[in-house]
Amino acid sequence: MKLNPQQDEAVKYVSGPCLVLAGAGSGKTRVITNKIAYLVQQCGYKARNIAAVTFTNKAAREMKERVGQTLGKAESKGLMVSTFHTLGLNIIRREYKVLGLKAGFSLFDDQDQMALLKELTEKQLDGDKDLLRQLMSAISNWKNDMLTSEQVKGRAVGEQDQLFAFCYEMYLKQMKAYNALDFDDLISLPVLLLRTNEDVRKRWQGRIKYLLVDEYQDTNTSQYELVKLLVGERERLTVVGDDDQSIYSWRGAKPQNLVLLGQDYPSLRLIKLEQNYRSTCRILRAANILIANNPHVYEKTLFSEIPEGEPLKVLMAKNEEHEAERVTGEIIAHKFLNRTNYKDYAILYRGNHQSRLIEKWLVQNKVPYKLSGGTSFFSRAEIKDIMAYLRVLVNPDDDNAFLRIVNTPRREIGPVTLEKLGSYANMRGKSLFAASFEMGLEQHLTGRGLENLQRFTQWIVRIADNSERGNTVEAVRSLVRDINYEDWLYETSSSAKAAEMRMKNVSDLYSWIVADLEGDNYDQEEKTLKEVVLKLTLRDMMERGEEDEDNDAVQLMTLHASKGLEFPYVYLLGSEEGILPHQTSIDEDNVEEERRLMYVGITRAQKELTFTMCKERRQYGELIKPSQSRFLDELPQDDIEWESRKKPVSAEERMEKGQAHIANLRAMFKK
DNA sequence: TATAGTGTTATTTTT
DNA sequence: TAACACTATA
Repeated sequence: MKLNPQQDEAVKYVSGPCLVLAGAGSGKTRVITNKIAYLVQQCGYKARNIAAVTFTNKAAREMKERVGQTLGKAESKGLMVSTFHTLGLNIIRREYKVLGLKAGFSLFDDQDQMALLKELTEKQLDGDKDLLRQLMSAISNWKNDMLTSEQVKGRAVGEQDQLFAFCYEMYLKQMKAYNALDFDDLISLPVLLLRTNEDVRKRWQGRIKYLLVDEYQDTNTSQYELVKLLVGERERLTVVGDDDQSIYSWRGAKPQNLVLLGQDYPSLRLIKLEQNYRSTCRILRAANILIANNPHVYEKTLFSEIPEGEPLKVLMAKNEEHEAERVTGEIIAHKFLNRTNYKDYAILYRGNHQSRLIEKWLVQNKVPYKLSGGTSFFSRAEIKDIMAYLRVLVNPDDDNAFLRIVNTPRREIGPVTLEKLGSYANMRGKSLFAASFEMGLEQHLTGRGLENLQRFTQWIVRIADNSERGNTVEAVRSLVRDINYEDWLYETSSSAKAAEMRMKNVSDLYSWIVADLEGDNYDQEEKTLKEVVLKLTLRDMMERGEEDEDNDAVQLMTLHASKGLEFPYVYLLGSEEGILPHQTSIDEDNVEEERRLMYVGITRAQKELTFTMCKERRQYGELIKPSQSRFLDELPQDDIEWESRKKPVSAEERMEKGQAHIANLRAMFKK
């Protein structure tokens, strides 16, 4: 397919900074991939001098693959397509000494971070979960705004401000002691480095001669700063974004960066992609009219050449049980009538808990479904355990990881021993691991405890030594064998089946590592455990190639998770005041972002879109009668079919038909 | 170490 | 209300 004039312009404008305002479904990924190809083939750029930055690993992988298809492997060699965080990590990895880090630093994910903060602030915050969460997001914001603990202290006004500032200082100190970084550091440290060190800045500006940024509206302050520093005076930059799809401001994203861009780069060329290749006119019209209620910096109106299509539907359900029943029935009937696949349907909702009832009904009616989100692979206990072992091998001073594994499996190193070790380590300003070798420890710990502990730490020294040499995967395998982890799983799991599943996860981890090492994701001899552990924490591994058989499933996910995806038929649950403009957003007067969320949901649909709402809903134990979402009122009413409860009988009939049809199909397949 | 009982909390979560 | 984490108890 040929590019349209605007896409073409966006691809070929390379002489200055360029902002591509890409509406939903307007082919922005095509523009980015074609532009990379254009830069290499027509403008004489080497692939290794081009970097493209995305927010998710998935997006990065997809883009890499598509560029590979257009350019070929040879020509795209060295091209940097990664997330912001991976890019930051790469910079840190090469410059860590300047930053005062030791080799083999640890990377803390949110859970590690939370655990550390909890431990650190037990006295100050008294285990108040809410405060703890506030503190964590405050720290994240401070790092995003590049504030040191001194600066934060200086600004603190209230009592709580000062307390938080104190906690921040402690946190930074402790992370330093652990030789550990958190996710925010992966951006802010490179920024700091590039700001202050001219050599390093020159080196990276020379390395990255053209930079492309995807989903630019989701950048936060430090990410944009990183972009500016990498781009430098040359201003060879293309960013792609859509302010109407900014739904992560609660995570620090600053959609205002779109405006700042125009100020920082006066020669900025603005290109709008307004043709939508995804949705019917009716769907698009609804989306346009809805989002017109939000203020805009850059006006844009999407249009589509796809025919009008079906009107949008609103299903009114009696209560949430009925809502789930109706949606399930609708899907079964629709599939039967239109001979579609399950995977053509998506059910979207505001909050994760909304999936429960739907799941129940889908299961009852034997409709296969795939739930995105929930506990991810990497937050499973068994994976965290193994990861903690690997982290300790790479960085024994990582007390967090050390504590997780010291008595898992059982080594008779109980709380008492650890308590004494902890206070001794604290006194000497050493990590737990390092403290276990100190002579003075014997005055605090004796007998069995000391013996067990030292046996453990000496074992670590031995294994760590081995794992640095030789085959990385083999090192992981033999580690798991060494600690009898499988036995431990069988001992502690509620059933043999559960243990099996957990062990399967562990072996999935191996195959993940194997696949990743075999791919060309590593520079020559960088296939060390260190690198693997970092990549694992960033979840930046190759996709696992399984699950193609049971792929035909209805997609269930939150509206947030649906961004960037598209589905022929979309069901949008709970279009009610209090849910879709969420109550807290109403209270905090932030309905605009909720409207964008609705907008994202609507623009996911290609052919048909159905909203649902309940007359009654149970919330925190009490029955409430929600009113319909204000967003429904904002939609063009001519394009909407309000289905009250006029023909529930026919819906049930259709559902029965659908089930009969499925039974037929099943019978046929069995033969 | 499993279990029953109690308490807590209810928005989204790219890395 | 319901789901979950935590803890008291045998």
